[in-house]
Amino acid sequence: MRIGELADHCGCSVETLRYYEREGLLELPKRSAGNYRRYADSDIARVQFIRHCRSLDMTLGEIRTLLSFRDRPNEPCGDVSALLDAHIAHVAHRIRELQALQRELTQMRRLCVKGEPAKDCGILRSLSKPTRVAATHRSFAKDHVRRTHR
Amino acid sequence: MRIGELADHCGCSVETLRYYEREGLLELPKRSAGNYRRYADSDIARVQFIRHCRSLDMTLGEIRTLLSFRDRPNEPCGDVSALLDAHIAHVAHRIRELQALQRELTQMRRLCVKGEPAKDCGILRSLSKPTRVAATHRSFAKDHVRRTHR
DNA sequence: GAAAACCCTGAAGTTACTATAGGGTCAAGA
DNA sequence: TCTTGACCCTATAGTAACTTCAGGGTTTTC
Repeated sequence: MRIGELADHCGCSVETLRYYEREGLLELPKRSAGNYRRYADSDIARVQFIRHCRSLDMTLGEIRTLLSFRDRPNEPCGDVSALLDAHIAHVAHRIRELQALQRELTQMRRLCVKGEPAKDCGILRSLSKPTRVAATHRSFAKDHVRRTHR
Repeated sequence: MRIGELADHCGCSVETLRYYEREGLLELPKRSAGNYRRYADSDIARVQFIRHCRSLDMTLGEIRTLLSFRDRPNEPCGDVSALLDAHIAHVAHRIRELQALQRELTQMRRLCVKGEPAKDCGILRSLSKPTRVAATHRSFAKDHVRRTHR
């Protein structure tokens, strides 16, 4: 199988697969005479594993850990469930943060009647106040769970 | 005021302030004899405005727009509320996504009794299945709202 | 007078890709 | 046989919003 076919099977791009290879999530594949990557069927399962984890918002670091368990099927799965617990906690934390955000944004939205002079716009005024929860971003940065924007 | 004091007032780092300057969110400040940046009290309010917006997960692009309204207090505030509406929609969308994630993760968590051989671990098995919702990440990328991890 | 605390610039690192430039390979059709 | 098109290759840079680092200079305090 060539890389484009693998990409099609796994719902990701060719560039993403080459990226995973560079990151060590996929082993260096065999090459054809013309230097094309050649994949086996088992590579589909591996990439799907990775993509499934990514769809659950795990980092490549977490996925690397999970793959290492997957690669040693006879050893105990050890901290797989602990990793998942931590990940669930991250997601729950992020949901709570976003809900707080939503409340604040919705309140703020009520403050402006479109077309006022900017100095009277309740939204801009409200945004001029110092942040209520100051440490928010600091904790995100260390804490990992993706932002509202990309 | 020097940059460290400004940073303290605003709950952000000195590097962040220099970054905002490079990005054009803050004007080039006056310099002291020794080439230190010198800030006025009004700069505190401007940075707090930016940080407040950031704590609401707005992008620097959105903040740039809001600052341009703030900088022209006598002109109509125009699409400030539309910008906020769009932002609220992003946040709501992201919350729904994360809640779906949480359900799937929690279900998956039940599948493993710690210490099994990895090949019998229900979590790893479950992760080997192809993704249910395949397009998730593609849409995030275009859609802006931060991820679970950083 | 010197150490500590602060400031400066410029460049690189972070995450998980995506995009771009500038090529080579391969199968099919004219 | 030649060429067109679809596919592949590597290497590099760009994304967002910072953080970190290297290698300095300045100001304050003991």
